[in-house]
Amino acid sequence: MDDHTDQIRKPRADAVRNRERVLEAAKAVFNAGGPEASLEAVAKRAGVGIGTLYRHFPTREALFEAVYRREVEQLSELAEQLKNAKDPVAALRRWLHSGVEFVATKKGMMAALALAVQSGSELHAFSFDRLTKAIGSLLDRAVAAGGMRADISPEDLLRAFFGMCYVHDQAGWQATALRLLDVFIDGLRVRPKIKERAARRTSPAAKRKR
Amino acid sequence: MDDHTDQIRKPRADAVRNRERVLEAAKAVFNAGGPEASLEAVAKRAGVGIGTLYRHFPTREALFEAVYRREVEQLSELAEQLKNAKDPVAALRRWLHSGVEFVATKKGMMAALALAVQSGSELHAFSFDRLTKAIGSLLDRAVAAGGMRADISPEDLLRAFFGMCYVHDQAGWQATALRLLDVFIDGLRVRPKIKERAARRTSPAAKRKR
DNA sequence: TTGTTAAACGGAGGGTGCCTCCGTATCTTC
DNA sequence: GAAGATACGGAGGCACCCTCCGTTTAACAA
Repeated sequence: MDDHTDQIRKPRADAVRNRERVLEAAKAVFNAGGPEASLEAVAKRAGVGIGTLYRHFPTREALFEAVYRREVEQLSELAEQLKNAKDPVAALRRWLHSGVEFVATKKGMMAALALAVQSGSELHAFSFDRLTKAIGSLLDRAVAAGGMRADISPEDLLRAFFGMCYVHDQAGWQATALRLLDVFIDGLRVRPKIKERAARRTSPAAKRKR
Repeated sequence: MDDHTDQIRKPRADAVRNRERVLEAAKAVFNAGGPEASLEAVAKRAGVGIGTLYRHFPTREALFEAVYRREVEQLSELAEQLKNAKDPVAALRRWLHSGVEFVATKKGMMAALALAVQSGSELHAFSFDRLTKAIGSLLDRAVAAGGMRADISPEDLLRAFFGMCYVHDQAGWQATALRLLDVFIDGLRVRPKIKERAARRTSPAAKRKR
């Protein structure tokens, strides 16, 4: 039981191709039909057997993660950029708002985030780590700058964000989500100087209906 | 096509009995196994055929509403009582905290609330109206007392509440939810006097882990 | 009581989706 | 080209959803 250098074979061409096809199909199907969409539909669309799909992505979650990995990364990179903004609280706000944008665009995104948020069990999804770190960095800066209370964890904030977006398929939910997030951020703020606050007031805020 | 006084027959005894049984069984099953639990399991537990279950509750949602109606009413009544509290902001906070309690106790409650929150389509569930009104009354008083900004609707708040409870099956979620709700309420407050705020600081707040 | 009839029962059955398993096909390597 | 590893695909078993309709049963009248 030695000798044969464990050289790895080149991965099979068809396998690579099929994986890609499935991913493509899944993206299309999820973005359109929501997260309930059947995996068999995905397989059919990809032109592969259901068995192949399951071999590449053993669970629905795995497929979700793969499909929305790029999006999560984008969101994460955005946080990276915003880290250099001069007003860290505003940066956090902008990041959250972008998150809403993402959810609005990608119909299956919420399901993907749900995984991250629940972070059920051991696997501790890629998305969870990534997003937690992203938020954490923004949060830390805001706290360090003295603009924000320190007793909320990135995980908490992620959950809150997710929660506010929950109703992502109701008409007008975006405005609601943005408003709720703004309120939340206000709650996070260490009491600001009056002027500063008044200034900020002018921009966001949506007019209330009733 | 006249004459026969449309006297209504007394409802059949077995129908009444079965309805009750199903409700009972559903309560048990949902509270234990969560909202995913199969309706067939409910039927079996109730000792009735699946057809009977469907006749009484044509949709899963209908059954949910029926099962959690009492809970929603309790929550709603609590709001009624709290209306007389002297500090309306604190009253709102207490109500929300009670909500968390409810969710913690009843395993299917979140699913029931989900219905209310989504309020998908026309039916505009009983729960939605009831909870919206409950929150509305508390909110209005707080706003009227000058303690709270006026641009958040009861619906919004309900959604936010729901969102904060979303992770209701993770260890320690309750503490998180309470903390998040507190932050949110802080965000809702019209900027308070300093003393007041400092005083409140002492009680709630959970220590942050990291 | 007994008969009539509307109301309710129950579960078979058709549909869909999940996931596994394994005989077959295809690719890589020598 | 042959061998062996790897991947394919879809049949099949399972669970659940929901509908439909022949059978049963309770309410009412005679």
